[in-house]
Amino acid sequence: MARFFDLNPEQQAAVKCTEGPLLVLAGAGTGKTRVITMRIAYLLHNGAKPENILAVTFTNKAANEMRARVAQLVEKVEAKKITICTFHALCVRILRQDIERLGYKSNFAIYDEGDQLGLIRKIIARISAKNEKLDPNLAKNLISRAKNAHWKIKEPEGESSLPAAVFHRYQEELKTANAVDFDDLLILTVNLFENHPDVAQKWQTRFRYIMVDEFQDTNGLQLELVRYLGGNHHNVCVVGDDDQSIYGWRGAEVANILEFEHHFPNPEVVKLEQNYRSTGSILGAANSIIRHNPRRRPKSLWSQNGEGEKVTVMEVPDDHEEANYVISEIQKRQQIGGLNWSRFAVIFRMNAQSRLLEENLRRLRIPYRIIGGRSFFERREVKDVLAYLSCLANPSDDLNLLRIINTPARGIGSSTIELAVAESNQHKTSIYETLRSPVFQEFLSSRTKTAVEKFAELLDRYETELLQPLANLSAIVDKLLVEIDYTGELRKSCKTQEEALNREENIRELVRTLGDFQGRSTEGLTGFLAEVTLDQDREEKSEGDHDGVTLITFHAAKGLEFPHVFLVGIEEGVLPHDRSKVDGHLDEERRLFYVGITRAMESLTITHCSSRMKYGSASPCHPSIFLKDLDPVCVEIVSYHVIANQPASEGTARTHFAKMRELLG
DNA sequence: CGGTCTATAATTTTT
DNA sequence: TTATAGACCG
Repeated sequence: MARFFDLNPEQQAAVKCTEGPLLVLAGAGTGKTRVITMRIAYLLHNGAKPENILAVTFTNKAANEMRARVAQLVEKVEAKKITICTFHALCVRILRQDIERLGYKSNFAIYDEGDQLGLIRKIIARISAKNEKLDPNLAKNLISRAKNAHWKIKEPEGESSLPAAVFHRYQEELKTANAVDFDDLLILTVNLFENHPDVAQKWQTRFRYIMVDEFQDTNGLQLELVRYLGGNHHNVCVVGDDDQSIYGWRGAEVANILEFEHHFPNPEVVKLEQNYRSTGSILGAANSIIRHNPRRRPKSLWSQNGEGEKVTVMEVPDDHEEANYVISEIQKRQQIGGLNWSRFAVIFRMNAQSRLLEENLRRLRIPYRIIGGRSFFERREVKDVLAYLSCLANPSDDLNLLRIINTPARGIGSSTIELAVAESNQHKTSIYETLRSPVFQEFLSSRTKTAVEKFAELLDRYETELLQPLANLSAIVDKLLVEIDYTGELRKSCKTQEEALNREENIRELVRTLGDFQGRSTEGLTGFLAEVTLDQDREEKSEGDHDGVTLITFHAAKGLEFPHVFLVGIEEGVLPHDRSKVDGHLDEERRLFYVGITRAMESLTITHCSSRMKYGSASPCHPSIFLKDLDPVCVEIVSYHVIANQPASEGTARTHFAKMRELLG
């Protein structure tokens, strides 16, 4: 345990507290992950069995990182037996074992938000009257909110309103498709524990020691889950920072961390306030902002890193000038310091703000990477192939079956499909079963009948093949794609050959991923599909490791750090965003600002515009009200005109040339 | 059915 | 400004 003594006293206290509830309030950059991983090592050192340890995170990225760091601290064999995963992955594991008690089959499919939306759209189209309109996205949010508010899965009150009817129907169709959505994973697990105490007990005994990361982001159901899992032994350690709760709009309850004592009485409470990331000026600025929030656990970050340079705040004329200034400032600093581009990040409230920044970066040929954006798994061809796989893994999956039933075209037209849908609704059977039923086939012309039979036979044949114990999944999928001539379909549907080749490559990539999966897991096709929907942003690993300036939203920046950070567009209407004020969610916007500030290690520059292009026309902007709260001691307000009209100062130029010489010689 | 046109709206997005 | 959904027409 050599490294235990590298921890500061508070961190040590958190690590050593292994029995009973423990709340670790870990401010930004205070070594949170270090404490969790060290605590796991400490538990093992003190005789805990690795299989009894559970660490839950929110993202796969966090889980992977934690796994890697634990692996450095403990024996490999032991590390493998520790459960480190996301809430959702944990629920999948639990449900695969016992979901049959709730009337689902264990090969259930998981619908991501795209699938969800598709299903909702389908339902709205079918059941709404002509004069009724319902935005599918709105319906999706309503459904999610309803589920999280513990409506549970039962008849909603009255069928009169359209949203209620859609909700009801949605849940019904999910169940016949043997599918669950992200919310269901949590709800069903809680239901399972509630109604089947033996199952609850099995897992309570299994996980003697529980750790939850980013606890401020848990929602009601996740708390409920933790309460069940820790219900007997109360060895529950939660780590988080209420000041960094920025996902309230997605259902996260800050109250969970603010009222932790309420759920797990008499916890040990440890505050981590020593920051190892930022300079004093940056922390001073951060403290002065967050202090103004009501309803929080008071904390004050400090560090031994010295004051450092002051935080720069600058007003710029407009968003064009802002982007231009920020990017040239980055270029200047990069040259002077001979730094990697990856040491710089520009953080903004809305993705739309990245455009001007990108333009400037491209103009100056500076490499950059944007975090976020279209996922690999949202591309049409990838979804098509995944739809085939979903149908083979779970033939009741109507939504995915409809996606591929005539892709590529095989003579099953819309009237036939409509008939099949109506028929399956009437008999409450899946479309797959309907297609195979002789009664249904009697309705069809002989030509269509042949097409339907052939399609059903295709699915049957590949399903059987994939179920063989030693089946080589990726080889079989390759064979299937050749048989249906999906490549031919791509060539036909793409405008340019380049696009077709690109899409073909995407499919090869997907099949490769499947092969990789089979190489390291025994969970087969169902497991692969679950992993793919629960971990959608893997592509970054392949492309995203080059040096470049990071462009990122405040939300996505949580948990990251950069030596030099620029916060842009810190104006009323942007941060805080206009849409957040009406709801009275100002606190969360302030936390967002706080999160942005605390990403910076060495330097922080904040800009706001006097005018900004909004929806095509220039509109005047006022500095964010948050800027008033910045402690003047930490801040230097810089005039844009002085900077913009000033040629490089002699001092700067000299350093510059010195650096150049150094680089050359 | 698919392509083009027009009206409308406009955060953030861990799984 | 720009993206997207629905309408509309060949």
